[in-house]
Amino acid sequence: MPLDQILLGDSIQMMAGLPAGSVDLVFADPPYNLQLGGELKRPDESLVDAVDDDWDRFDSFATYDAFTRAWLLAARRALKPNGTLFVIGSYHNIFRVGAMMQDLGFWILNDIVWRKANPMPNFRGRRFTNAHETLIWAARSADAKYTFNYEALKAGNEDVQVRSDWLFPLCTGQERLKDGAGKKLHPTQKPEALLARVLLSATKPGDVVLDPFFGSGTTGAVARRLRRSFIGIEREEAYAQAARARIDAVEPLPEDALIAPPSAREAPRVAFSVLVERGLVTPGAELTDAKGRFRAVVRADGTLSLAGGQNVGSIHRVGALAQGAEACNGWTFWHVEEEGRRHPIDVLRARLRAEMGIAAE
Amino acid sequence: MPLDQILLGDSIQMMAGLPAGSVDLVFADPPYNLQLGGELKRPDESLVDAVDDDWDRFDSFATYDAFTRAWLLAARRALKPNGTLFVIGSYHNIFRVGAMMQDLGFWILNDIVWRKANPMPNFRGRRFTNAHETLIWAARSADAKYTFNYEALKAGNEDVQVRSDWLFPLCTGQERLKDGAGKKLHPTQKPEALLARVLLSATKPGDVVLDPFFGSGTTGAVARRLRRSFIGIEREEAYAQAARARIDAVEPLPEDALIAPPSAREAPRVAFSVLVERGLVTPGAELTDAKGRFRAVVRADGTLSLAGGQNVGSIHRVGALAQGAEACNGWTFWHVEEEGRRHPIDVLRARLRAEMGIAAE
DNA sequence: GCGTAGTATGAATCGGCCA
DNA sequence: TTGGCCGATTCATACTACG
Repeated sequence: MPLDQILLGDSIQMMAGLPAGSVDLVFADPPYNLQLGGELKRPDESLVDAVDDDWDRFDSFATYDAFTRAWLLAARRALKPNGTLFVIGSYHNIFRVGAMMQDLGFWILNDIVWRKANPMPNFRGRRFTNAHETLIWAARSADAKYTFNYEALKAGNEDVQVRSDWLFPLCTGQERLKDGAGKKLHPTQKPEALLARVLLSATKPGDVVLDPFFGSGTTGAVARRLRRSFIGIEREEAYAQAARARIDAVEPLPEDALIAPPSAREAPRVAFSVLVERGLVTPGAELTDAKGRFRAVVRADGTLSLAGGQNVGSIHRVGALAQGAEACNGWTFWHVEEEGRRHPIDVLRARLRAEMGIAAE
Repeated sequence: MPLDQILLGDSIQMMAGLPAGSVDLVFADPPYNLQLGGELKRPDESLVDAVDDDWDRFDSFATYDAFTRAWLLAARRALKPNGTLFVIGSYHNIFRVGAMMQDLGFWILNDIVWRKANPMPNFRGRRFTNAHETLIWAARSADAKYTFNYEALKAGNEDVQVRSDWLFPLCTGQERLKDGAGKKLHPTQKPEALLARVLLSATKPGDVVLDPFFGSGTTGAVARRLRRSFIGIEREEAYAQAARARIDAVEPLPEDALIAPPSAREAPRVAFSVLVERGLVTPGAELTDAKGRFRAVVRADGTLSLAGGQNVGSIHRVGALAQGAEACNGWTFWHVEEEGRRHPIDVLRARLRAEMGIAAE
């Protein structure tokens, strides 16, 4: 595995050389300018002739589709079963890419809109200002258990879920790489903030990120800063050299600035019976719901028995029965009274987890 | 030409019965092919009323593609040479529709994002909130001389060009048609504001607008109000009848009042993570309260980690935890030191808002 | 009539683990 | 592979009920 390296060569060929099922995330910013035939090559590296009649236009789409299919298949092979793929594009190419992804079995999780804070105006006044680009986020298959750092994203967003429309400025100023003459080095350099949002959303520290159209190396620079590994593939040596220098200058963030906060989903399971065993709840104690309308008694084995009936079962089952609901989270439904105030029993579980955490150290 | 009428029947067949080259604009809201799984419940156990109608069920992508190809061809035939087409969809279908449009020779002018002001949340926390839908605007061919009311749109938008991302609320409240039992009549009724923006952008008064998936008749109602003619095609008689009554109740606007209203502006909510992404705060930096008694470290994802513990969360939650309070405004509680002086992080937010300026919408 | 609290709802591809 | 059970999860708006 060529970790933290830039591979010089054709994307499809180089991806074929990687071990199958080895990559956690693919970020792809493929070429999309269908008008410039000279920029577009077939999978076999042959040049597509510039064309202008109907049949040739069809030929152009077909060629682009073949190219898209080939690199998507190679990326799919390189991905771990639970890995995900981001592709960015504009209306010129994104519809073809998205349809091909569906055809190949990728499972779309979101389409995401990068709203440009400072887009280029439409000078001719013949269309709406083209003020966004589209990202497609997809899992390798419909049943994949993909990474999504939901809690961390929400906590960093005023405690509200992050939406599918993201606002970022273009990559300009100091961040924009320049060549020797002071001109922009790469025509489509993406802002680091956009890549940071992508990597923080769908990877963990240490994960491997593959970028088959590496360009000026934004993916690598952000990966290094966020302590992810990267594999970059770039055909043009000038871009690869500039990217290498750029990435080497990046200082990784301190590790403790990156460890994901413990999420409720990943927290170690604590059974209600353990609370009883440890004495945080006494057998025979009475639990109520938040408003005191339903009551249940704690039994020594960690089950509950519903007051006024002979129903016995788990905190969840009995909570559901009490309400006549199909399901219920007993941890938040049932409350215990301490010093005249009602707390959800989840508070007791948190207390026990804290104790256990300290003991484990 | 059946002007200002609702044709009862199949879209493709009825479009075939229209004169070729007779329509100025097609607005199409085809089935999205949602492919929903089982039931989805909100955290409060209430059931989400999903779109599970027969008309949205397709066996396979191939079936959906064949359907899409057929109606697009019929619409293309009905369009005048200089007419344009709007299609609305979600990530489930829009990529297939867009690719097919390109294959059939349509020339895409813009893709447009309808940003929903009040989208339904992602209840399970497994994806980004699906907060937008996509419209594709295309001319019949690349050399068409299409209608685009650039000056009027700009004048109605505080004299700046209208962007490709539009912000509108969902169709709810009084505007939403109800059946006899007070339930929503149609599962996917679109807001009139969205259709008004479409018609004001790409048609002149008196133009003919064809909607082959008429549903509750939003296109017809807005067309009548804006003094455009419409042709609606709808398969279900109940929808057609309700649409007829709805449209008959519309009073056309005075002829001299047909300029687009200015779009509502929204104070941008700036998340703390954006300050980190933009580099106004560095991951690893230390924040304190005003008196320096509590300390916390900034993490790369925009969360804080409280010094002396493993508590991690939003600036607000961690501020509350530090004080043992129930709630806390992190923006005013946490301070950053610059040149020997402490400022609330709200000062940084104000700085960023000033930079972002107009773009936030 | 006004303010507040509570309820309803919107195009949704919305688990994981173990037996 | 399947079934059962644990237990995690929501934002903006509009409307109704009530004092």
